[in-house]
This record gives sequence, C-alpha cells and structure tokens, in this order.
Amino acid sequence: MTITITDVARIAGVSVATVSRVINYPDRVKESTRCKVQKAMDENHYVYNALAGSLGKSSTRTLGLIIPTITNPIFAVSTQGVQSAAARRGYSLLLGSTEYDAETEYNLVQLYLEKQVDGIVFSGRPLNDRSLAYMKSRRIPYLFTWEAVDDIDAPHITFDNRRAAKQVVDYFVSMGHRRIGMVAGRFKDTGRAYRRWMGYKDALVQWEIPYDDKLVIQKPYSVASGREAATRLLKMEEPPTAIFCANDILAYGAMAAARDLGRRVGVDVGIIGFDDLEMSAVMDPPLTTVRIPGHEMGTMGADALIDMVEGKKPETVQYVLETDLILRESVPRLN
Amino acid sequence: MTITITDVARIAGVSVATVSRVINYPDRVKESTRCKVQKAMDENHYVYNALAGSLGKSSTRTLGLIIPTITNPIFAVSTQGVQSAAARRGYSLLLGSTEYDAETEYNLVQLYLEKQVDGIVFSGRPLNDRSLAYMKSRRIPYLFTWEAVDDIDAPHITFDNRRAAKQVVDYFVSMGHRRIGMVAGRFKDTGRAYRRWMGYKDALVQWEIPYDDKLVIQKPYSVASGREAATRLLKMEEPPTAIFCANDILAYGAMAAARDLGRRVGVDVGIIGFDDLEMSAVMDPPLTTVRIPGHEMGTMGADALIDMVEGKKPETVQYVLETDLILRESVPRLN
DNA sequence: AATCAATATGTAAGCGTTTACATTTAGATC
DNA sequence: GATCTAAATGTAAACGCTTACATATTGATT
Repeated sequence: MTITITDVARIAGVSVATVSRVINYPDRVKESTRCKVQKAMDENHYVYNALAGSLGKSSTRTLGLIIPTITNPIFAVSTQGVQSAAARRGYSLLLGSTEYDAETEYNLVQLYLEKQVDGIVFSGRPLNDRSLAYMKSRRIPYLFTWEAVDDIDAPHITFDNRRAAKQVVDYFVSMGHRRIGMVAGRFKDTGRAYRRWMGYKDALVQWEIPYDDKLVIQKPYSVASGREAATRLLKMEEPPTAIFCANDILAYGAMAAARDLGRRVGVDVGIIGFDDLEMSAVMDPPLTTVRIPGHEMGTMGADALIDMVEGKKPETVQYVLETDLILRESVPRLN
Repeated sequence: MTITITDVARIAGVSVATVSRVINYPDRVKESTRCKVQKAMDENHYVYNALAGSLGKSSTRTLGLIIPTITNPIFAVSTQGVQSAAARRGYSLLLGSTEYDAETEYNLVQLYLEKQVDGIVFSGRPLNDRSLAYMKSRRIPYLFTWEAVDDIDAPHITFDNRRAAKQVVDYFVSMGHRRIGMVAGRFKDTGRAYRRWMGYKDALVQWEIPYDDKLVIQKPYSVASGREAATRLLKMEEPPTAIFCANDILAYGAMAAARDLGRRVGVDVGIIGFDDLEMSAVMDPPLTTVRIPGHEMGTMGADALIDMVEGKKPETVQYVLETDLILRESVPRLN
C-alpha cells in the first residue's frame, strides 16, 4: 500500500542504496540518475519514513523541551526561541509541560528518551531527582535554561534571578519605600521562585530593613492568586507601600486588587512585576517590571545543545544573560 | 553499548518475543517469567526504543498539532487542551506553528507525515492548498478546530466566529452605539479574521448602519498594532464611539491608545475584544469580550481525532461549540 | 493415564531505512 | 588500447522492535 524506498528503486531501475543517497547525499549521485529517482519519487508520491531512517542512522534530529506550563506566556517566548533555532538547524522539537509536577516531568524525560531525542532542554532545575539521575545514566546531552543549576555538571543558559529580584527591591527603596511586600511563586514549584525571594531578602539586608514574614505570600502563578495575595497584603493593619510580584501575571492580579480597594497603583501603592510580558506596557498604569531574555535564552539554549549533539563545542557553556528593570509608571515616589 | 530487547532476553533466559510481550501485553505472560524479565530490564537500565517499536507496529501513538503561533496565549489554552486529552489516551504531541506562513505550514505537514504521526489537528483552515491536497493523498485522519471549513470533507470542532462577532456589534448597538469601528485581523492570515468581519457587517446590515470602509483596519495580532490602529480610528474627524477588536491582544492595545488620547474606556469610548484571555478580567476597566471554548475545543478535537485513528467513530464529527459575550465594563451606554 | 483446550513461549520473517564494503563505470594518462 | 584512479552504483547486513505461526507446557476432564 504505502510506497517505500524499495518501490522507488525498482521503478527507477536502481538499487535502494542509490535512492537513499539521493535523499541524504544528493551530490554523491550522478545527475542523470538523480533525476530518474526524483521523478520516480514524485510520480508515486513517495513519503520518506523518518522512523525507519532514524533507526538506521544514529540520530533523530529531534530535541526535547521541557517547560513548566505552556499557559504562562513567558514560556511561550522562550519556547519559540528554542523552536526557531532548532528549525534553523534542521531539528524538530518535542514539547512537553510538567505543570509543576515531578512525576509528570519524570514521565516526560522517559518518553523523550524512548523517542530517542538527540538532546533535552530543561527549563529550570528538574523537579525530580530521578529525572536527573536518569539523564545522567544515558549518554545524551542536556542543558538548563531559566535558572542556574550549580550543583549539576551540565551547561546552562540563564540569567540571574536573584540579582534581578534584588534590583527590583533596590529600586523600591530608591523611591522611598521601606515596607515592601512580595507575592512570590511557590518555592516547591520552582527554584526560580526561591531565588527571587532570596534576592528580595538580599536587598532588605543591604538596606537594613527587617524581614517580615507576613509580607511574603507564596502563590501559584495566576492572575487570580495575585489578586488574592495582594488583597491580603493591602488589607493588613500596616500594609506595604510597595509589592514585588514574582511575575507579571501575579502583578496583573495585584493591580486589580489595588483598584478593588481604591488604591491607585503608581500613586498610593507601588507594584513591580517580573518577565515584561507584551501586555505589561499597556496596563493602566504601565507596569514596571524586569525584562528577561526569554527568546534569546531559547535560541542560545537550542544552539548550544545542538552543538553538543553534533560534538562541536566544549560541554561547558555557562551563559548568564542580562536582565533589565524596565521603569514605567507603577511605582510612586514616596515623599 | 545500548542495551536492547535481545540483551534483556538473553539475560533473562527467554526469547525476544517474550520480552516484547511483557512490554506490550504483560498479562499474556506468566507472572514468574514476567518478573524475571522485569528484573533483567531494571537491573540493566533498559530503555524502550519507540522508534523501532513504531516501525514494527503500524502506529506511533503521536498526533501532530498545527497552530498559527504559540505566542498568542489563546492558542496556548487550546494546545493545552489537545495535549492533555492526548496524554490521557496515551498519545504524545508534535507541536508546530506556522507563524501565518503558508510554506511553513506545508513543511510542517510534510514533516509530520514523515514522522508518521497517526493524525493531525489543524487550527483553522490550512493556509496552503498543497497542505490539504497532501493530506488527502495520504490515508491518515485529520480534523479542524477554530474555524469551520465547509468546503472540505473533514470533521471539525469549532465555534461560530461570524455569529459571535455579530453579537458583539449587536451589543454595541443595544448600548446606543451607531458609529462602530473594527480592528480586524488580516484576512489573508486567517479565515477567522474574515469571518469575524463578516459578522460585524451582518450586524450593520441588520441595524441599518451604512458600512464605512475607513472604520475597519486590518492588522496582525499584536498589542502594538492594536494601539496603532485604534489611535488612527480615534483620531478621525468623525471617530467611532465603539471599537470591536478581533482579539483581546488587539483590544489591550486599543485601550492603551484610548488612554493616550485622553479618552476613558467604558465612559467615552467602548471597546470589546475576542478570546477572553485571563488578563482581560483585570484590565482597567475590565474588558468586555467574547469567551471562546479554547480548552474544550482542544480536548474534543484530540478525542475525536483519536477516535478516528482507532477506527472508533464515524468520520463526520461536526461540533459547533458555544461562545459567550462576557459583559464587563469597557462599554459605556450612550445617552 | 490419555485427551484436549488453554495458556505460555519460541522461531523467524518482517517494518523501511542506512551504510560498510564490494563492484562497476568513466575518464584521464601514457 | 592498456592502466590507473576516482566516481558511481550495487549488495547485503545491520538498526531494535513486533507478530503470525509453530511448538511446548499446563492443568482440567475423562
């Protein structure tokens, strides 16, 4: 029923090896026969079977990418980076999300290995130590993005979550804020959430502001939980004048919370986010936030991984990309 | 180097067929031998080779999904739907985006076919007639989401873009608006954009409002272009009192444009979006928009496709899901 | 103990490629 | 035209699994 390389060979009157060559190394076959074969393929609507092909070669020219969730637009941009860089070099992408679940992540790793991907890009530290152990036991390359993973001997392309978070709080302080709350991500979900909290604390230490437990609320990343958390903070007897949200999604929720309570963002209360999503610039007021190199991180990650796959580069790429605090109008200067 | 089914068989002292059976049909092998084999697999860190497996069976248990872009969050939600429904039934997903380019789409289809996917979910009508012809020439099932494709004999799971758009304009009219602009998507990019424009016109006809060319601007979907287009509309000598944006992303831009020009959304000018993204509820003011069944469309699409793949259902699923106009505060009542 | 039907396992031929190696062909050199 | 080298093509053995079919084992039934 389906036509194979063998059929094409028969029709064109050549051997299967020759057909395989016109597919893989066209310039190793004489032009006249190449045309004959090409014609036979076209006329019979031959479709290459990549499964069989990869079984013969060692490689599938496929990368696996693991992200927390596709639902947060920020992972869409890094994913697009990985995808486009991979495509540019002739690789395709297997995409999977963990939804912050360690077991799901492990299954994903296993699936990828079974599907014989040539390499895996992780977004952040693996949630599951088994995932890592599994990877190490195999011989395929992998790397980390989104978060440095110091204790693991693998390359990473990342940015400094802790430092970026500290800069946020530094800025609040420079605007006269001393009582600063934080809507953090859940530390058990991601190391990034934890690092950003560390950065928050670093700044407090530097500016000699006592750490207050009640000012920090861990929440999953969603608009609704940002709203809840910020509502709680703003309703305290002694509410913060500024709130650092661990990502823009949470910040949007926090802005809504402030409005609900009649506090004007950028006038009565300061809010800063993290990620610089496309929408942040058109919030009312425009949201001050940390721009992270999502797309770049993706492309560099894919490129570095492919280099490893193809044995081109040393295995110790350790890039730390720059972040920028984008100043907009969501932070008032306190008299 | 890598350990295969043959190694496992040798170690466990059984035949390869038996090993294959413990992998695929565990209950067809006696418990004692199953344990022996399992042990041999575990101790030697055997990893199943899905490539070789699929070559033997007919199926890869993999679906291909084609979306316009991963960058618009609304496709993230339908993608997540497809993904989760597929996973639930033991299928994995190959994800690719066309970026609204016909050639890219065709390449994607070709890639999927080469990778032997069991079926393909399209998001909207194929941009490229060759894609479609190609699909038809193969024997693998496919279906459409996001948009009915009447002239193609394939199932679809969709919603009525035209009707939903008409309801938007109906609502504007019911609030006293007669001069209504539209920031539309580009008709050449998607049929959905065109359909929504048709719905806009349907309403104008019904309410006997003359169609004015200058009130409709086609733009690619981005915040920036929404802002541009709305700016242009609002700066007209006789500006619209209401603007229908073909998606929420454009609407966010339009809201910013209104603010830039000192027009209060929901008071001086009405804006309605389309998609009901998570953020729309926390815009200032909260954005009135059309909620579409993105997640449901995804899950139903995947389920229907898998049914087809597995030969379970008639091939003529034609679901039209419901949309809802979510009334919030971005539309003023005109005196 | 013989018979029979399940049940469990083994044998070996695919699945559609790739590729090392062998063979043929072509073109250049004398 | 004989010789040699390089280029073009062919042969056949992998790659790691599945599965139809054959064979062996088991246990119930008589």
